[in-house]
Amino acid sequence: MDNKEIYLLHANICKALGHAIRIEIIDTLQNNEMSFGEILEKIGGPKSSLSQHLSSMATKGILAQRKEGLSVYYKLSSEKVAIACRIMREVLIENMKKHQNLINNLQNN
Amino acid sequence: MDNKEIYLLHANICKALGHAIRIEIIDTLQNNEMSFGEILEKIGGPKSSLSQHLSSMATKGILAQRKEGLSVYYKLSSEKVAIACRIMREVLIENMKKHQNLINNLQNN
DNA sequence: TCCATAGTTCATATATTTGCGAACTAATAA
DNA sequence: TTATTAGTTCGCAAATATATGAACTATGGA
Repeated sequence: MDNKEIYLLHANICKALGHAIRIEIIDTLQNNEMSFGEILEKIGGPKSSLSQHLSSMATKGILAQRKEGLSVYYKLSSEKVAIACRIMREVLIENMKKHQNLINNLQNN
Repeated sequence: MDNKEIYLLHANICKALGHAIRIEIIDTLQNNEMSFGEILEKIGGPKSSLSQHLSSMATKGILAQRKEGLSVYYKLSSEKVAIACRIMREVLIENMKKHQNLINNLQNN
């Protein structure tokens, strides 16, 4: 397998983190398995949109899907995704703090 | 700050990981500061494309940029991005292994 | 069987991202 | 000054991704 091809696959799985709804899904499923309906109730928005995000994440192997009666239950298939997600949030927070410091310095000088 | 707004910002910074070239940039800068030209030599492709990826990452606060003479040097502004990136690669590898196992099982039955 | 509920898929309009050559800018050298 | 080198920005076409209502499917009652 070519180097470039690995980068493509790697980027492709990382794209799962690149949308607010999908981040919220990861957050929501952090320690729970939840049905589609429960997730929808928590996150809101049109159901078709949520369904598509969930299924794209399942296709990438990030979520596991299980059907029981009328409900479909989703959970994270690995804790690692939630960890990576949390680390990126820390990066965000750090950057926001740096930004805030800049503003403070401007105001005090 | 609204919840939804945080998810938007969070997703936005995660988008930095969502492209093969940007993943390769993170990989390349893992332990080095490098000039634009050096990065270009390693990664290849048109320079305008590389420049745009680098600058979008710098704008998001993921890369730090420093100009010296004619050259512009880039480095990761936090080790955390490389860590998150590595964790996502592990998720990819694990998924590929599961997939491979499925294929093996099909062949042996 | 017929209906209701829970989700998925489809169709398609809109928005965002990417790709890349050409033009441009900044810094140094001749 | 003029030329050269190193990068950035612009312009715009092509490719991807997102949004969302309507139609559809599957399951479990009545």
